[in-house]
Amino acid sequence: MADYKDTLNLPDTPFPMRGDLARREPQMLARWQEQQRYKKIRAAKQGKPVFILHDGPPYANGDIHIGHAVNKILKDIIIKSKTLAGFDAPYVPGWDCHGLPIELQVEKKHGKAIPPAQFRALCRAYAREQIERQKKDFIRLGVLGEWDYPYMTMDFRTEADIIRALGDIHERGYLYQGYKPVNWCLDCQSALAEAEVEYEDKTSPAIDVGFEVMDKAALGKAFGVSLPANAKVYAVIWTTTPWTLPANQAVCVHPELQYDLIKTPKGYLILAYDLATQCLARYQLGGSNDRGDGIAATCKGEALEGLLLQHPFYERSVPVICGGHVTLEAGTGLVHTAPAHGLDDYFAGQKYNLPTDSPVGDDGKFSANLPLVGGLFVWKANDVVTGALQASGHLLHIEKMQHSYPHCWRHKTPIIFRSTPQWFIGMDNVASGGLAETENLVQEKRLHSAKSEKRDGQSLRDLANQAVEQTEFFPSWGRARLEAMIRNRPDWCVSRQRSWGVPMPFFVNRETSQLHPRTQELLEQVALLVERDGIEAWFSLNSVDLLGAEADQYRKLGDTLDVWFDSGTTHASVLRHHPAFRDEVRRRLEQDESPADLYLEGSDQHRGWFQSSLLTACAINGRAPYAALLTHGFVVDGSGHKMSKSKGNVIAPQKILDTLGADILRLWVASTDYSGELTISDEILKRVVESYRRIRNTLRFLLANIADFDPQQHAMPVHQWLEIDRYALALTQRLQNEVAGAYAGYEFHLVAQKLQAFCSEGLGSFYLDILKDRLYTAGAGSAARRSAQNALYHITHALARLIAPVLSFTAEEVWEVLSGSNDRSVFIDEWHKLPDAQLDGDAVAAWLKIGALRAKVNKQLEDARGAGLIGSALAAEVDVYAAGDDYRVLARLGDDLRLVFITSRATVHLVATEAEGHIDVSASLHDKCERCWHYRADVGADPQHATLCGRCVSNLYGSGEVRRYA
RNA sequence: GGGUCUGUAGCUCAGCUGGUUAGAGCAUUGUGUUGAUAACGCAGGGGUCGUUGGUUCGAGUCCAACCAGACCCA
Repeated sequence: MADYKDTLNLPDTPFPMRGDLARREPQMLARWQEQQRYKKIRAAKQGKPVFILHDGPPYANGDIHIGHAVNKILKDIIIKSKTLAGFDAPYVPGWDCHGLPIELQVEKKHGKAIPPAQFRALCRAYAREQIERQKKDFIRLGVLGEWDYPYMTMDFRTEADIIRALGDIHERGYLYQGYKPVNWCLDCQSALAEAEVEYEDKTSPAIDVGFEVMDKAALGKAFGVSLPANAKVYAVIWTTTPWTLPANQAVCVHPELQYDLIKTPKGYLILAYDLATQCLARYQLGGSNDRGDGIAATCKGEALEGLLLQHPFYERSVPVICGGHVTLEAGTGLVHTAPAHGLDDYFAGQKYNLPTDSPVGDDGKFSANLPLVGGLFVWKANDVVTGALQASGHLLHIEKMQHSYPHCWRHKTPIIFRSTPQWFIGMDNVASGGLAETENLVQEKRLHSAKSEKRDGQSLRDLANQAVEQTEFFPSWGRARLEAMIRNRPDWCVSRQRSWGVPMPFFVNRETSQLHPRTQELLEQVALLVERDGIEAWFSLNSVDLLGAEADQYRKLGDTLDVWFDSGTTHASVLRHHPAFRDEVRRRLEQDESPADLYLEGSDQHRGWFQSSLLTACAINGRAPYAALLTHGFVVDGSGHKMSKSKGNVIAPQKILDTLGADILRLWVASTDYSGELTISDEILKRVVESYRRIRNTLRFLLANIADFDPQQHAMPVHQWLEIDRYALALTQRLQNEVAGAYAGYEFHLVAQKLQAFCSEGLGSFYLDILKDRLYTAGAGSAARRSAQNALYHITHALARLIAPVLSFTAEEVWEVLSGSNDRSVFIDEWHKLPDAQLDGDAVAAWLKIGALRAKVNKQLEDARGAGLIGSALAAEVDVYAAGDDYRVLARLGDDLRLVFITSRATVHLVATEAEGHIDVSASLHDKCERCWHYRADVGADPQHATLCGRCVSNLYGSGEVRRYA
């Protein structure tokens, strides 16, 4: 028995069936790093068209989670597919290094009483540590890139360039100083970040205050009534912060809500329709808002806009304004608006040009010259204000109220909202070179629309809108989202009062609050220092060194930049200077092209990095920093819910890497449609593993059957191949076109799907299944077998590259076997150049039809098997009765037909009509050839080989069988 | 509450501009093979296309509302 088995050409390969990825991938990585593969790939791609994917820097804090993994893997797939498509696609990973979260970590570790310079040094060291941890995991994902020379926003060079970017934006007139309310701790005497605020219960006086309407004619018009000339009318507000009333600048109503004008013993009151009843009850007044009695009239909020009211204790009038933030949850439906003391109020105030400066100083005391409350501490002012209101009859009600109120996390004391001087990048107006009076600039910049020669006086918002228009979006709805956000966003507050950040190295005149006239020049001097010594150079700088005798007249600004400014300007600080990009980027900028081809981040970055990058690039270059934007969704669990520690549904990438391997994680990323949420669960991963096995085993089978194939010796011109081999080649060409196209369109889930389907349908269940007989039983060096190997060789080469961007480890493993060496990466090459299959459309159609008829035959074979007639298909003989095309297509194959059906005999019979078509299956009555297992009449015909069929005898001892089609 | 999205078999995805019995892979069931063997082949079962209305001769495909979920705001 064994005699003849040894005469078969059975598959043979060192490529193992099981990947054992978790264990072997790290070894492969180590070798690749040793071999400096990234460098070699760069060298090989020199001179190819450049594709720049600019990495959005993750924040250097905490270990990577599954979202990081998705992001980096998607980027890597793009870099690699572009590389294989013939681009020079460098990848320089980056990190965002400054900012509050790192400060908090360092404080937690080292305490709070650390001198600033030392504190910054600790922050720098901490960031460095975090980067190393994250980098290790990123590399483990199989991400190919410049890991030895990444960018960090805390690189001295980058810090300097961030300052230069600020200078550019200032020079072009987009930067201005204004006021904005921030969380202010009276004990710290400093601003607090959102993360430093905690909410506790606090008891406050809740008061209802009437603002007297000044213009009764206008009021009458709004409500459509006429009132007695001596009538007193009050717009009633409710507040729990009486001390903010000195800063009151308006009363805000909701434009869509209904407001009633109600006659009461205390005069007419304006109250929201829905709240009037409970308000009147609270004031113990007889009026009612039931239709009838006290109601004088009713109107929509928008009708009241612009109505002037008398401030309850100052000699000034304040307008009624409209705002969407007004709710009916509590109060009167009319909201006391102090732009200096609330964010809603501030934005509303911006819309109506209301003053935003705060009457409250750093120490929590009112300015000394302010009437009524001058010099008072804010909490003290509550009593004074309510007392005055009581006395003048404006107070309708007062009670104690317990509510949730922000507190300082350090002092556990209540904080206040207080406007402070801050720096902004203006969205709507172009100022005149940053030298304007800072105090009144908010107002002024609205009056004077200074021209910037290059931009034709367009606002940053206009420029951003145009830039969005010119940007390509994947998926397309990203455009609508970004547009909506740019339309609605307020000016960008870029200043922070923190330690660990890039400084805003400005000198402000102590008298005039203006910037130094030589600001640009000074900025460059500072940048040079920072380039040498890092941001510490500014903080430790003595003003005299730069300003000389003038130093006394100027205040050295201690503010730092919002970290979003750091990352938002990397198109300038990194792309223009990193050696991997700078030549190409400078060329592009000269030709007014975007420096980067693509930015790719999660959908939250429409508000974050996509926008900060867009705004700074528009301010500096007048155009978007990217030609295209790609967005991916967030990772959620199997039931579509977000992951959280408390829910216990978090899946850590590290765990997947350590158990299943990076290629599994990568395949999961690729096979999920990232335009929505990406779902992950144990079941999903299990399915991915199955899918991986299919692809891996197909490759293994391919490799195993071309182990003895040497293209140098055995290559045949395509026209000499059997037709089915050419058909397989044509299928492969089609697959490659589709898959390469899917990569180019960033549709990786289609890549995964098509590869999988190709391995299963095209190859596994058809071509390879049919091929086995020929590969195994034909003469090792016969034309029939070599024809098949020619096809398999090209299929393997094509497939290895097509999977490589996703299954990078597996592809390189295939590559090793294929090339017989382990020092050349698959990414040195490009998509495989397949020879022309030289098949006309008719032949392809014929093979499709053959496939369909084969399915029908299989069905009959299965029935026969079920009936116990046969076991193996080779035990069967088939008679196909077919008409027309079906007949022609099958008859053409001649005796090769049985090899396509994998039966021992297959005969076609012509019938007149399709209706007569049928398939008969019968068990073969012949003996089984010991070698090829076909049941043939000529088994034993050669007495010397009594157990062999004629075909095997010929293949072993004669001239070999002849095949034409399969 | 607002903006931008998503919802097709157990899982991952196809389904172009609305038009015959909604497809694929994996899983599952049965089965063959033991010369891809912790693999491979063959056949089968499985879907009220989130829900409810509407437009249309006809809707998974268009419109509206609702439900569930995601991101960003408030």
